[in-house]
Amino acid sequence: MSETGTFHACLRCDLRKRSLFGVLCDNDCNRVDLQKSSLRYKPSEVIYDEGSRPKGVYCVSRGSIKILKTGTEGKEQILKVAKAGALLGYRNIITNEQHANSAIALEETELCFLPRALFVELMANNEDLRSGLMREVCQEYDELADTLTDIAQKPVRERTAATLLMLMDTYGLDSIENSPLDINVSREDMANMVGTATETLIRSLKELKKEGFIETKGRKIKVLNGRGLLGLVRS
Amino acid sequence: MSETGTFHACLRCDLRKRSLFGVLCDNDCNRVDLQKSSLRYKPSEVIYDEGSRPKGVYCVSRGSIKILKTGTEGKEQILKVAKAGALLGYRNIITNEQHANSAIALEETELCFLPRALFVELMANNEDLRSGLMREVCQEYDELADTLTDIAQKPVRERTAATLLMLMDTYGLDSIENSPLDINVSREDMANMVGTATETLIRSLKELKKEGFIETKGRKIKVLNGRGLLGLVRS
DNA sequence: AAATGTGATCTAGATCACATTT
DNA sequence: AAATGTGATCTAGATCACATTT
Repeated sequence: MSETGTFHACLRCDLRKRSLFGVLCDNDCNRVDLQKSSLRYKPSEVIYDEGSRPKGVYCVSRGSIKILKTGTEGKEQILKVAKAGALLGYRNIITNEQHANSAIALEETELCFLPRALFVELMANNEDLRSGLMREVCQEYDELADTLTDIAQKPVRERTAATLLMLMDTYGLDSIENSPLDINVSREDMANMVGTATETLIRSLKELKKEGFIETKGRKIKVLNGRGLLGLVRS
Repeated sequence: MSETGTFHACLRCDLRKRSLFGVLCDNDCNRVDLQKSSLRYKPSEVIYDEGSRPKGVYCVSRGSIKILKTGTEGKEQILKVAKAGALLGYRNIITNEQHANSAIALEETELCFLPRALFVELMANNEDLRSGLMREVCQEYDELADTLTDIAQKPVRERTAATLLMLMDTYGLDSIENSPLDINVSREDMANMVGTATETLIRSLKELKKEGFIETKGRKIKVLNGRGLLGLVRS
């Protein structure tokens, strides 16, 4: 992890409007600018670790991050993938507990770090921020409940299809048809998203490839028939 | 579902202090008393249904309720069991969506129903209520993430042990040692908590019984060695 | 009659041991 | 050297078909 050299003012951040910090007023933004640091992480660098005390919140400006729990024998269970615009690490500031999960960069990632005290102060003074966070956590709860039900009940093949669609969305591959050749996540990470063994994930991808839903070039995956994958997920 | 005959004033409800509504002032309580209805549900009666529009919130005063999603081919995935003191059904009022899960009584259950508009008004006027709810949702998110990781990674035997401990806690069977003969949930419901087939759950219980962790009498289960079960869960 | 339980059988997915590719 | 991929084998748990209990 290192400081990014350049300074990006909150007020001129075009991601802000699409994030939970969209509600900050000019004055709030200035306060954030004074206290934040802009950090850069390399792939697989740890942003925060399960069990540690939350030091602040992280506002993602570029890249992608896996949010995960470490389960049996160190196997990761990836709960979600955060991308630009996401706010991370605030949940256990609110519960006043240690981090219940870890955040690790999937690719080169930049984010702004806000110290805990500043975040607490912003929350205290901004009802819009509080209600935005509230809505966000509620939505994330429902998403997690969906994932849990899928893992408990759906076969690997369908969960693999769902994960591919999630990744397409995360990496912004335009429409559901005809995405560029760009899903570039390790097979192990993908297996930990699906909740299966790496070998099983690889076989599942091979099957989807044989059936023409996807194409692979090395580790890169191109989705050829997103609508078809969606059909598998819905079944 | 039927009205309970008797009227219980919020101010005199001794559960209130231990619930999210503990923060309501006398005036709030009076407003609630004017608009709430006290309802009684029989076992397996539906309190609200996945996909329906939230009509209000439910404050549980007696009994227990399963919160579940209906997955593949109608198989239930039980996300949690709510007991007296719990507040249900508010999450999708906040997200302004349809209910993302269903609530079904596990036994004879009583609760107070507050219409949506009243709940929204209480939230709007009471910062303590808002922050209590916020903390609650954050905690529930973390609990669900734990459950998800267990389902993805732990064998049925360990998840069965975890479910038994959860049920002991829910049904208030004093300490971890020597609980009375009182876990009385259908094998099917228990299987849907563990996330397995009913036959598999039954075999799993049989094994735990053979090993002396539990004792059964008909469908009732008595935990003989809670500490031992905890050991299984931790492994 | 519905829930619980059992036995027999099947299979999806895990695991292990390597080969191949990046 | 680490990630990807493959083949062989194993096994936990699902499924099916009933018997037994409440």
